[in-house]
Amino acid sequence: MTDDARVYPQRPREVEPRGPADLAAGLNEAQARAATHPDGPLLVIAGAGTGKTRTLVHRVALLLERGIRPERILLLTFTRRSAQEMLARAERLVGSVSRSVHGGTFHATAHRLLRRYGEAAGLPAGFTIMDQSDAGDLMQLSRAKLGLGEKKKRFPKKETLHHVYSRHVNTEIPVAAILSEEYPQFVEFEEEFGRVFADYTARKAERNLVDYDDLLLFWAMLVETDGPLAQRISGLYDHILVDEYQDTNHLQSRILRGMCRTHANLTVVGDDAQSIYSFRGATIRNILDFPHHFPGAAIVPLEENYRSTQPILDCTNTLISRAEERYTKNLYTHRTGGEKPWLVTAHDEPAQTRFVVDRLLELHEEGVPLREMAVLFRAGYMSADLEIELTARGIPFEKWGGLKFLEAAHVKDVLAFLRVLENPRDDVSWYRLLMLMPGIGDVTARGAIDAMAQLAWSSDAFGRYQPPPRARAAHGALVELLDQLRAGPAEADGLVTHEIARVRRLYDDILRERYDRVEPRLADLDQLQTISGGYSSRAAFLSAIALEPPQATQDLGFGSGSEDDTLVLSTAHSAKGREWDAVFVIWAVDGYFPMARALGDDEQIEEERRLMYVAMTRARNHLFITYPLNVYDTRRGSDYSIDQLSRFLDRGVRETMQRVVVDAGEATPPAAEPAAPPVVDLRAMLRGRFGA
DNA sequence: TTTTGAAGTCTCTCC
DNA sequence: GACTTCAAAA
Repeated sequence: MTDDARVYPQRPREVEPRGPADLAAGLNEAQARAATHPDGPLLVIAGAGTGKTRTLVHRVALLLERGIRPERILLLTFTRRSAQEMLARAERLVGSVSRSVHGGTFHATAHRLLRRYGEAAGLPAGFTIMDQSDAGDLMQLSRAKLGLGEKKKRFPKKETLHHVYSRHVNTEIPVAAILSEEYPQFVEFEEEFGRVFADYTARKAERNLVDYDDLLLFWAMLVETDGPLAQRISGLYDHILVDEYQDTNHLQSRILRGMCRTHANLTVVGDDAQSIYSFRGATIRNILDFPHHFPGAAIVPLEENYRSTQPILDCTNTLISRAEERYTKNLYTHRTGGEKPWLVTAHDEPAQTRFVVDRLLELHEEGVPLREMAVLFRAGYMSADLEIELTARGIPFEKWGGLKFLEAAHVKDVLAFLRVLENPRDDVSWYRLLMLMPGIGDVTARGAIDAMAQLAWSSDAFGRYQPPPRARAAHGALVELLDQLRAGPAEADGLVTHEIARVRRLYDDILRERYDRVEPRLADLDQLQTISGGYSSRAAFLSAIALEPPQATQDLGFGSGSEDDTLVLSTAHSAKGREWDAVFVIWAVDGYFPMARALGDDEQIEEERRLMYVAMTRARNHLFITYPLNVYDTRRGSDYSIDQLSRFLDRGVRETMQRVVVDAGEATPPAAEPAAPPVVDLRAMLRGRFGA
């Protein structure tokens, strides 16, 4: 066994196409049982790092070997990236035939099916997908129209309305129950919620808009009805495989049952200990009830961990043993040796940042590439200080997670131009873009939209609208721009990039006028253009960007494309399914991880614990948990407050770790632990090694 | 009616 | 610290 094989045990020798016997040979007994399982329902309970992906990939490969046609296999994953990765690995096993396997997220697959079959079910072609904030804006229109929220005391805001709506759709929990559970202060508004939702639904239909939840809902409805269309769709696939099953919700479970009406060839893989998406309606009931929904299901647990060293596993096993699990797993490994995870107390945030940077540079010097290291945190903003320091030191990194880019006002502005071209009835986008124009405010914008509605949204409606004198210039410029874009081809190489460039000739000046921090915003628009490069039609671009938002700044062609050795900064959520040689988990502070707002009820705290578990189990050889002892609290005025270590790192967990204090000189010493482990001043050790 | 300035409101995770 | 909402001035 080479060094490489020891460090990267998950990267097996997948090289050339081989026969079925060979395909199973590289797997352990449990993995092979799952991969070679014949037809019928199969539940794989796969603990962290147990070769779940490898098993799925081999199962796909073996199905293909058996002669199942690739386009009759559907592989549902959590991100586009993991679908691509799995199919690429399958290709190394069985060759290019695997390229025809259908793979993607539930939402992307729903989108594909609805574009193809939606019209037959009464969903007009050419619908536009709304993202979360679009849906919120539309909800706001309904709210305003019904005269709610004016004067009435504390009527819920649009985000809350949308959250309740989405939760109801995804979980089928009655609105009243959601309110009393999550928003007891709004229980009295139950009837109003219902009216807003009815209006919201009608608005979507009028405008031919579809939100994320609709994608799933329509898919479920399509396969649950009786009739030839449902038969056709549920007959599209002979085998369906689902990754990360613990993070699917009730609606998705309905979809799967609908898709498996004529067969039960459904393989689901999941780990109840890693369920971290309940805010999206995910429920581990799907895993627990799987044998009930699919009688005769085989259950295969994968318990041998190939990823982490024994000391890391000792730590994470202890952490998760505090949780209630239904499918108990005892993860073990043959990877003995290695150091205990570090628990690092830093004086404050800058000290924490210095520790992370110093230590990762040290590891880098020892030969660990940057791309084999990651820094994980609970929420996107927690890496701000670190990002500044990394930039200052010239260390390349990419940041995963968060949809900030698409949510940025200026990006949404530019997209609004494209969206009204694509869907003239999209009045949310019309309103947004009209409000941008000098001389046009709320009243004028609404007037223009009303006028267009009168003309049934015909393409020349905006040109025929008579603006007030003040708005003449803006109106003229806009008409000219839209006419020009409409006159262009509907499809051409680089079309979208060209259109964005044309929009920017008008928009960039507006941006400069309206926003501060102009330079980075203009850079964002450059990146938007770069992303659009691969699309030859607006419709494809707008759908793709809503369903598969760029995951990292790196995806946007940020920085140098030549840099292939980059550090990863990621939210714990976005790190799911990935692994690195060295992992830093920062801000392990009560109130940050777990987050303060999740402390309300036990279930949320348990989910935070699982999230911490997910973060820590990403590590192969080195794991560092850090927390700053003092935090400068801007809300409370000007005082430092003393942090409490995350409650998940209780005494038993700490016993599996080694404690380290950074900058002890200035710090309040950490809560005295009996038999304190050796204290090391890392800064002293590293001083002068990497510059100040 | 539009624009501008100031107070006020949250703070997350993602398809 | 960033964004929304509200109130007053142009």
